[in-house]
Amino acid sequence: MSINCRNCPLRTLQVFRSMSADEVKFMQEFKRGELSVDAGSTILMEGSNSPQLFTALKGVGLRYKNMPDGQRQVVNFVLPGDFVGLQAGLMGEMQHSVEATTQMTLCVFSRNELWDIFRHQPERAFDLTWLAALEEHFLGETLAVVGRKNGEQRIAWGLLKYYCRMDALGLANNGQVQFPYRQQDLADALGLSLVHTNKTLKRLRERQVVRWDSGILRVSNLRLLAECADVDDYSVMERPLI
Amino acid sequence: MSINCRNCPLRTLQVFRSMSADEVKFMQEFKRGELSVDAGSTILMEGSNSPQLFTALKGVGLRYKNMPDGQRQVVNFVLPGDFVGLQAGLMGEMQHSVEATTQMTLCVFSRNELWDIFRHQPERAFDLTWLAALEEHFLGETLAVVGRKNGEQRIAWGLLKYYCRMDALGLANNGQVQFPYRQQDLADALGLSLVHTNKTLKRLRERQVVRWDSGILRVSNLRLLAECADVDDYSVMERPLI
DNA sequence: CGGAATGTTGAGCTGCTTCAATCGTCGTGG
DNA sequence: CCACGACGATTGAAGCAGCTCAACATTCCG
Repeated sequence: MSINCRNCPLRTLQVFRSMSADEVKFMQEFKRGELSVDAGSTILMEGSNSPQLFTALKGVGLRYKNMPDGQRQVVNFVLPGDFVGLQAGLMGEMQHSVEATTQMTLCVFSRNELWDIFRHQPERAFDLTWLAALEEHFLGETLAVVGRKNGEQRIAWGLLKYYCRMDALGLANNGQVQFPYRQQDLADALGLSLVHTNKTLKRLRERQVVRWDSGILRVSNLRLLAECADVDDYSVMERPLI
Repeated sequence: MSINCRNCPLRTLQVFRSMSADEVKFMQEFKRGELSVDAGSTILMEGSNSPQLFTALKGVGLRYKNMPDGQRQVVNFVLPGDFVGLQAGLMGEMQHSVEATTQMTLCVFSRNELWDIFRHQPERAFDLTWLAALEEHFLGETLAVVGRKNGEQRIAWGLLKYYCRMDALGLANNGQVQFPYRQQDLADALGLSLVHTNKTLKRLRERQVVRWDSGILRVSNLRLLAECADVDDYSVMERPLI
């Protein structure tokens, strides 16, 4: 049974800009259905031209690019509320793949109707652009981190960022969030080798900064983690939900 | 004297999607004027809330972020046809600074009227979103390069990308384009140190892959450069112009 | 002429990589 | 119930790509 947008559990969270009743109604019509996929499934493939766009509702995933030499770059982690497939929707072709790390449920929209949004719902179109700009912002920050920080700072930053996003979604409990990725995924996200990632995690664990095992990330002192990452602002920006 | 959009020299280039007469007319109305700045001027400042948006017409610049520890990450190079200020326009605050490297001329738009685009010109709003998605794509690619490639590949990639973009703008002559940046700028764009950048450039020069001196970048064998960068597709995507 | 900015080069060091081996966990099939 | 293989985490060792430091060259401009 598909959720009605009116009852969408994400909509009412603080991180998401509130929607008018009209907007909710429109989204409901725009929504084609729901997709549920198992852990490990590929949702969108680099180079493909998907007829569908999605908003993640439940579960987490990864966006990544494959390099010509076989390496992989994780572009970011996909969390509930994230919109995926915009590139295919606009430019006709995905520039990265999206894969489910846990079981995921996603809202499905039809690419053909994307255009309707621009014609009939300028507010929603504005929000879509906002999301694209937000993604751009996030990637710019990531680029700066990967380009300019050392291993420990990168890892601290990656975990901090993830924790804060999860927290904003109400998915943090007592300093703990689900973090069901492999060390390889984190390494690929931060431009580090697996071995170095492992050793750096160990050091952070020993210094009681973060603990990450069996899929759980534990942060007792957020400020300390932020210090290790050398960031001063780790607030989560309010944003629209599509 | 300000250029009329109808006579805009960029509009008719292959890289830019052609516009209908109506669109041109609307852009002309949307356009507030032109801004001309000297080399070295800051056009938009990180954290600021600019009332204006711009499209670069002439000259080149840089987008960059400042890090808490004083380092700098160049996010990308700004070339004619690039739209700058979208983040401020949507999210209310720039996440990076934009600075002119040479003298630049920019089309000026008013942020207040951005909303009008969404209401009255859905096609143009669509294009705006497209541009944001394109930027996201580019940053994703950059992230992958900086995160996963070695110094030589990064530099070859950076120069290749720049050359191709300039070429698409009709600004390449016989394998030569203007490249009026400092080595430090390239280093900051690719996450390398100045010294290593310098030495790698020397090696590429000696191997006759690229020559870059006195502000001119010379590429005699594009394929060879692409090989050094380990990329197989270096075509420039057609895109909208705002 | 002097000073600032940029480019060039050498030397030495280290953060990170690669290689390689081991361990624990878990699901599967005999 | 146990053996086996697959996968991920962990650890040690060795090497090097790229960093920092430092000096010097070149160009340009007031």
